[in-house]
Order: sequence, then C-alpha cells, then structure tokens
Amino acid sequence: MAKYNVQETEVKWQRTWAERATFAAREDSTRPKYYVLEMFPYPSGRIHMGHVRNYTLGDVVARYKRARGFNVLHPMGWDAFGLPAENAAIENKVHPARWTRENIAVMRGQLQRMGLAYDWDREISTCEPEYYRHEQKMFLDFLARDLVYRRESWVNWDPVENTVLANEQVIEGKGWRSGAIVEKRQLAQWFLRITAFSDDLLESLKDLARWPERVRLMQENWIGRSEGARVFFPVAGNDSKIEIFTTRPDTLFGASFIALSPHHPLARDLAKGDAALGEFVAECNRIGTSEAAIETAEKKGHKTGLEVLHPFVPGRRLPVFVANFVLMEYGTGAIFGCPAHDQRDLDFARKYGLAVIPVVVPKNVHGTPEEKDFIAKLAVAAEAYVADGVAVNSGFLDGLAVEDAKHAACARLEALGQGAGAVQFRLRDWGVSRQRYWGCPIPIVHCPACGVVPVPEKDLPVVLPEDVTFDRPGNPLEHHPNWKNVACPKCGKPARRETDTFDTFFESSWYFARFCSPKAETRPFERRAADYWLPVDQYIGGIEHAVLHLLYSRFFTRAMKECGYLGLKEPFAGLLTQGMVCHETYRGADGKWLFPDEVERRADGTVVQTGTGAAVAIGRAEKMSKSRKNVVDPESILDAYGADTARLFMLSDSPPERDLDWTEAGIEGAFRYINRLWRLVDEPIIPAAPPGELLPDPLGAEAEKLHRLTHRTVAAVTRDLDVFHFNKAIARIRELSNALEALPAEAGGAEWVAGEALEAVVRLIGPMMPHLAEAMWQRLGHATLLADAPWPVADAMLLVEDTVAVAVQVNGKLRGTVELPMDCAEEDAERAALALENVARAISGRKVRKVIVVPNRIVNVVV
RNA sequence: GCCCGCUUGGCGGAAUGGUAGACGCAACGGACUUAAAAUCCGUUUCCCGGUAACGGGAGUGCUGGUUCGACUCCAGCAGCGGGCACCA
Repeated sequence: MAKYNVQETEVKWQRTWAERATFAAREDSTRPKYYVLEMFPYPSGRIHMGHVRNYTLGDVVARYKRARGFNVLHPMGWDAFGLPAENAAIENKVHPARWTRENIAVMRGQLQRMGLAYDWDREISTCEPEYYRHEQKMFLDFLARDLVYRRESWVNWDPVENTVLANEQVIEGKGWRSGAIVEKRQLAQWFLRITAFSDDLLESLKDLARWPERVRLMQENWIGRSEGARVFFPVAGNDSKIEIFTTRPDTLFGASFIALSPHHPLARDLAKGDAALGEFVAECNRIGTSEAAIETAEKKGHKTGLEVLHPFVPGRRLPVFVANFVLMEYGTGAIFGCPAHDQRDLDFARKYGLAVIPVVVPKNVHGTPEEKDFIAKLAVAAEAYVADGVAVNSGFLDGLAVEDAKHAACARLEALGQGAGAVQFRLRDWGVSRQRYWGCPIPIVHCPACGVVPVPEKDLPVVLPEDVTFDRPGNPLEHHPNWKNVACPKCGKPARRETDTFDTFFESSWYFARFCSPKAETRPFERRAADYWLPVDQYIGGIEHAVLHLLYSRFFTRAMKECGYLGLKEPFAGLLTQGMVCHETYRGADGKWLFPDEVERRADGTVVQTGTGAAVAIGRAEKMSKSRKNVVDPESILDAYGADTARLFMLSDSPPERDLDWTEAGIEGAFRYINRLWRLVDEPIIPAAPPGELLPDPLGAEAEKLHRLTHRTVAAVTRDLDVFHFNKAIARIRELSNALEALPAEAGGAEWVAGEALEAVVRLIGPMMPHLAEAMWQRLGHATLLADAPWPVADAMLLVEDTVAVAVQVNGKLRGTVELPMDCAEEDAERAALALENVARAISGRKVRKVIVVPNRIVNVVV
C-alpha cells in the first residue's frame, strides 16, 4: 500500500478549497455569525513558530465553528508599518516598501501552505493608502470631537545621530547604534484622549466574561484608578503654591518633605537660577523615558532651598526637593513624602536626614501601653508601616481609622480651600506621533499664519512618498526635497506638512473592523457589515499584547462609535492568549550559540556539534529567538512533515495558554500518528460495513464498548473544543483510534462499529488536521468535502453508564475501589465499601466515627 | 522597582475539592526481518516487602494553615517568565 503522500495531498486540498471558495465569507442574516481573528503578523520576512501556533489555534476554532453551522468570518492581513523595515533599509539598503511587500509575498505563501481556512479575498495590508487613508480621516474626526490634541512631550534623543530612539533602541542608557548617552528631549506631539474613557474602559472590563481574568487584571492595574486628594501647599515667602496628589491624605500630619518631578514647571524654573539643580535635572534626563529604567534607578533627590507651609499645622515648614522617581505624567508631578508610612519615602528620608513622624498605629496597639513603644520604634525603623490602623499625632484626625481619616482630611482641606478629594488614573493619554518614515502620515499642515491646519478631506489620503533615501540619520520625510512643502489649505500661503507619522498601534487598533468590508473605498468599512460581523467572537494572540494593543483597540472602538462609524464599544467578545514557543538552547565549546540543526543527538543521549563532534552544552528551553539561535524554521517542518503534522504537534502537547516546548521527537511522534491514521483507511484491519447497513443487535461485548466509546469521544471532544482544550481533545481521539485498532475482528458487529468509529475519528480530526481528514473522508467514499460536513452528534443514550467504580478511602487514604450501580443508595455504597477486605484491614478494630459518601465518586471511612 | 502569571514522573502534560500521573514523547525489553528502517506487543513516579498476584510507605517548587479529604482553597517564601506606555 502506498505511504501517505503528504505534499501531494496537502496541495490538492488547498487547491480544492481555494477553487471552491470554501472559506469565502458572506453576510447572511439567516445564520448565526462567528468572527474568529488571530492577531495579524508584522511582515518580518518569514513566519516563525509563534505564528504557526497562533494561526493553527484560530484555524481549529474557525473550522470547528463552521462545522457547527456558524457563518464564519476568518480573515488575515499584514501589520505592515514599523521600525524593522527602516532598520532593514539602513542596514541592507532596501527600501522599506519593497522589503515589506516582498516579505508579505513570502509569508502569504508560507501561510497558504499551512492550509488555513482564510477568506484570502479579504486580505489587507496596512501600509497601502487604501488602508491608511481611512485612519487619516478618523484622526481628523477625532480631532473635531476633541479626542485628539497636541502638546509637548518627552522622547529619547540620540545626540550623535540626532534621532529619536524607541525604548528598545536604548540599551543601558545608550543609543544602540551610536553608543552615545541618550537624553530626554521635549517635542510637540499628537495625543489621543484615551483618558476621556478611563472610567468606561475600567468598568466595562467586568462585562468581558470571555477574557482571561489575568488580562482584565492587568488592564485594571494599568488604568489604575485611585481615590485620594489634591492638596495645595503654599510656598513660604511668596503667594504661589505647589499642588500635589496623594492617596493617603490621612497621613498629611506625617509629611516631612515635598518632591517635584524633574519636569515639573517649578523645577525647571528653579533650575534656571541654580546650576547644581540644572545638572541634577540633566542627570535625571539621562535615565531615559521608560518607567522600568526610572523605577530601578537609585532614588535621588536635590534640595531646592524652597519651603512650603503645612496646610493643617501652622508654622510647620517642609523642604521641597526635586526627585528622580516622581513622574510628571502621573497626578500633578509632585508628591508629599510621609516616610513613616511609605517605604520609598522612608528610604528617601533616611538618605537625606528628614524627619520620620509616625501618624498611624495598628488597631490592636492603639490606646494600649505598647502604643508609645510602637511609635518610638517606627521613628527609627528601616521599614515603613503601610498597613491599616488608627490615626495618631494628627490633630483633628486622632482616633480615626485610616478610611475615615481620609474622608475627614479631604473635608477639612475643602473647608480651608487647601484642596479636595480627587480621583486619579494612572492611564495616560496615548502619544501617537512618531518621528519616523515607515508609518501613516499624520494629515496635518503647519502654517506660519494659520497654525495647525487639518488636511481637507478632499485631499486625503496624504500618501507616504516612496522616493526617499536613508543615507543620513533622522526621518527621511524631513529631508525629502519637496514633499513637506505645501500650500496652506486655509490661506494658500506656503506651509509645511507634518512629517511625523502614526504609532503603528494606530493601524492595529481598527483592522478588525476593516475586515468586515475590506474593499470599501469611501469609508473605513460599511456600517451594515460591521453591525453584522462585530464584535470579534474570538480573538487569539500573544499575552504580550495584554495591555497596550488590546486597550488601544478598546479605546479606538469607543472613539469610532462616538464618530458614528459603528455601534458597539467592545471589539473583542472572547480572548485567548497563547503561550510562547520555546526550544532548548545549545552552546559550543567556545560558548557561542548553535542552531538546532548544527547539533546532533547521539545514541547515548549526548549532544555534539555536527561535523566536528565537539561537545555541546544544552541549556533549558527558552523562547525561540534569533539571538539565542534556538529557532526552527516552520518552512523546513512543512517540507519534511507537512502542515498537518506541524498543526497536530502545536495542538497536542500543551494547552494553548501555556508555553510550548518544540522538540524534534515531538514532531516525529505527531508525524507517526498522521501515518497511523492514514493506515486506518488505507489498510483497514476490519473492513467497514457497507453504508446504510443497520446496527446489528445485539452487539458483542467488545463491539458494544467501542460503540459507546465512539459516542463518549464525540461528546468529550465537542466539549473540549468549545473551551479550547485542544490537547485534551487530541488525547481523546487517540484513545478512540487506539481502541479501534484493538477491536477483535470476531466481535459481533465489529464491521459496523469499526466503520462508525472510523468515520467519527475522521470528522473529529477535521478542524485540526484538515488535509488528512479530507483525504480520509474521500477514501471513505464521500463525494462531498469534509469542510462542508456538519459536526457529529453523540447519542445521549449511549453516554449513560449503568455502573461506576467508586474509590474507598480510610481516613483519606485510598484502600480500594468498588463497582457500584450508577446513583445507588448511600447505604448500599457504605455497605459495599466496608465489606472490602482491604478496608477492614485498614480499620483493624478501630471505631468507625463517620462515613462520608459522595455518590458515584468516593466513600471515605473516618476512624 | 511595580503589575500579572507559571512551577505535577526522565520530558510535554491529565486530574480544578473526591482513585495523582489520562494521552503522548523518551528509555528499556520482546516480536517481525539476513540486517536495518518502518510497524506491532509489553514495562516504566520513587522507596520497601514478595517468585508472583499483591501489599505497605512517600510523593504535585518550599514552609505552614483550612478540610473527613488539598495538585486544586488560604498565608508566607523561592525559582522562572510576560508587561511597564517609541519593538510588534
């Protein structure tokens, strides 16, 4: 018999699906719709294993839902703008447009070889004007509705290249190419007012029932709603004041200093007349813009010489510092420090010799003789007291619990006109300006006379010019000979185009809607199509997008709704976040990384370098990355084993949310199973009964078992696929195919039940190994496509068992099992359990105190 | 530094308050073969007793707790990973 011909079979069915437009999606109000979407890829050159995993997961969902009768939309496109194209342009002298389009062509071919059930007619690419023109229009709509504004903001600046750097281009505070110490600079930039929706974005997380809890938690923390107070501290000696935000107004009596952000207007004013302070601010600017860098840097401050007056304590003066850990972007850019009750403030106070004034004591200490002792210890402690308690040393707050003291403090501040209770969000507005070439041009003109002028709708799109060069650092749009010179749309006088482009998160914030009508010309998408298809029923992608991309998309959907583009505010009803694909790492004797195909495993289990035979050190599995060389090219797997094998391996070894270890042995195991399945139709042990033959009655015992297992498996796999437990679904299918192979030919009714089991296996593997399943389906004599066949349904009568094995424990330890009728009386179960010899031995004369019977599960005898 | 996860045999995992290790990988033993590959059958958490059937003990990162019963719930700790606003 012929071996299963992977390549020929896979190409054949891919062609068949394409010719018949099997996966073309059309709006159809008579059928329930289901929109499955995987995060679209950045066209970096070739697909990687992360893509294979992501798109396999989505494809199983798409094919399964289709079989269940849904009208499925399953599209694919390209997140085509981005930094790597510009890096390639600089390093390899390829134009970003050409590089990107060539990459797309290669990657499209690779995805097609995977047999993914996409409607390729809906393919989009965000770097084409047909796509980005619509987001230019949306930007102008947002501007008209005050969802867009312009302000100064900080960027990483490479003083050697005279270029803005992305955070990833800043390595240990230095520019990745120049090695120069990176500085912070201020530029006028465009912002989207995501904070206008802070409350709604937070509140609506509750409704996203099919999102992972941890993603909702991360977004909740990111939005970071906190209640507290804004407080004005009058500056001693003049009539200005410093406004701070605090979540602990109850500890105001413990205040011992004020700290300003280095970017606070007052700090910058003071720095003008204070060279040392100026140098300190410059030093802070060298930390860079990333929060991680600022938070991990040593906490430092600089005394300004200024003092403020305490709002509650007449005569108390607090020194004002500038501190490197205070963020201008959060609150008011100024804080008050209460060292006794905040660890960071305490560290700061110890460093600069500031007072530590305890103002909260634990409830159980308050009013006891230990109270004094507690306060005395805290005043000299290295650890702040941050837990709940009762206010002390706090005038009118004394004796109040923390929560009550907060309210009382706010009320007093308000009465004094020194502040008020306030809600503060950590979420900041979204800066979308990028000083880069390979992005969507921001449709704005700067006119010396009229100022900022939106490009009129009739002049859209503002097309990104392709005749640019990368021979010098900075944004090529700045150096383009004429692109930026335009007539002002308002007054007609010479003006200058905005040369910044959009953050690439802009494109990915609405592409899911574009797929509803990807060819719409006059608008981003047809309202009717969006109303039909949206929201995305199941979105699938990496956990690394848990906050930014997903939050921006949620915001964008709300903004589009405000502008009347669509009628909903949550884009993704269901979310599945998949884990990474990992591989063990190899280092040669010289310590350099080796690719998996540069090493070989010997029979004795050791691993050596191919060719030289030198010893290789094996490292634990880590995320596949070019830098560690622990990558396997999906195309080599497709060549050697085919798409179904790659898909099976991606699904069978780990649950989707977890990381997956790629192993050569695992892929071989998957390949063996593919061939074993093929043999079920190619060399059947038991010939299937002819179609239409009635179920023999009675069945032999073995046949009856398989008959029941078939139906149990159909039910179990259906349940598993509904909740994305693909690895469990495959384990069940393997159990069924194992049982099918083990069925004795002489069992009564063997032909009939073998045929039934085989047909069930083929239908169940359909979503996961679609090529093999089609080939087997055809071999079973079907003239139709499996892709068009409905999902099998289990006979409920066959799922009911009449007996069940019940575990018997003595004091929680397993001592045996008894076979009992399903749902038998508790007394019967107890009697049968106590009758076991082993149980009697375990009790061995001790008194039975209690017997716990959990019907159909367990009997626990307590002695 | 802050936020969020994860940790179960040699390995990937299953079991989400009720028989820990389903299913697979690897390894070992056997069958088939002149031989190999492929395929098929069997064994495999660890320790103790037993020729065996089997019996006993320990065991889900670590330390405690709740419960008749904990991989599962709670508290603390450790290790590893994701995110931190200009990578996508």
